Amino acid sequence: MGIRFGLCCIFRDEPIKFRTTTASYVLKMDRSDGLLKISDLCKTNASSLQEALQYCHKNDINNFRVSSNILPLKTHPVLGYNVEDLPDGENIINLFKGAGEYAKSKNIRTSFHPSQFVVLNSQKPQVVVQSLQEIEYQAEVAEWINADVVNVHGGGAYGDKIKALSDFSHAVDRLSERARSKLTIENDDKTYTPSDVLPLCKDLGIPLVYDVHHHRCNKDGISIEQATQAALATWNREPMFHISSPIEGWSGKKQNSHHDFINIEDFPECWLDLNITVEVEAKAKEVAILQLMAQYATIKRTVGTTGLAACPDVRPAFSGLLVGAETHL
DNA sequence: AGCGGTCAAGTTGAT
DNA sequence: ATCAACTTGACCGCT
Repeated sequence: MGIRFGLCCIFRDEPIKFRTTTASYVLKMDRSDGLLKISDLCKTNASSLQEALQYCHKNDINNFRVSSNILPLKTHPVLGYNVEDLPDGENIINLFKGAGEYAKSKNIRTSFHPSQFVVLNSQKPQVVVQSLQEIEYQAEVAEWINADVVNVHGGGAYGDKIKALSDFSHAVDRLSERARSKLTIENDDKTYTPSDVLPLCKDLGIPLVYDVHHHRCNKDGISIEQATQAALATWNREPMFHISSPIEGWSGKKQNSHHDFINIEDFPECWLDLNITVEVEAKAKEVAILQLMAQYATIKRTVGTTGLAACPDVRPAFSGLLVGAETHL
């Protein structure tokens, strides 16, 4: 119960690394050497995933987002491959399934977030094909590790958001059930607000990953409280939201750039008592999560017993409670 | 061992 | 027209 905090992809201080390669390097090798190298990286990454999950469990971080590069070059137009066809491919799959069993046994949720190149409503058919492939790949790994979220953005607007969202919906129809059942959509910082995508979420039965930082950058007239409630209603499983803070504060210029840490002032008060996953998009990674979790615990301990959370203007009140917690790292 | 150039991919908005 | 920003800087060849 309470909030499940999520770490995104990598670590800052903890020596757990995921590896990748470049297409230009692999293309210089002959095919079998290339596949051997990729197989090696996949195996290393499966082990790193296991270590990452163990670290998360030990530190009470109960959600981990898996990097899109966990299987390097998986859907590259020339170098793309089936894992079954890699040297030691069965073993790679079993390593992932083992990590999935571990995650399940420790109640660690896992998730995916395909990169900016995945655009389901692109006006270029080949981009849509590549995007579908990428989502299918991540859904396959998701199945191995028991992940229940593959989260994408709405894509481009192309001057007509309504048409673009309709194109998005047609592309979703082309996904397998395995991929579609995990698909979620997130409001973004430039184009699609929560209000833009909520109708689509309802129509398609796709949950909204509500990113409150993006909502603050890309407003639509509804409040954080309203967006939170509407987003909660789209979920048929534990809701997932995103939090981050602007690198130079809200008075700075680059409001959509992420800070190293989360400013507790940016944490929506109306999330405090929800049972949700909050993925923490902060450059200091696990260090930022540990700090945020300590602050959250302090607020819950203090506010939770006095009922202050119900008070409309609790913000200044709980800032004062955090003097000790903020500096403890 | 450390450094700099490079890396598959899309779209938008700031400069 | 170029560039940074977005989910995450890491890899590789050279010194």
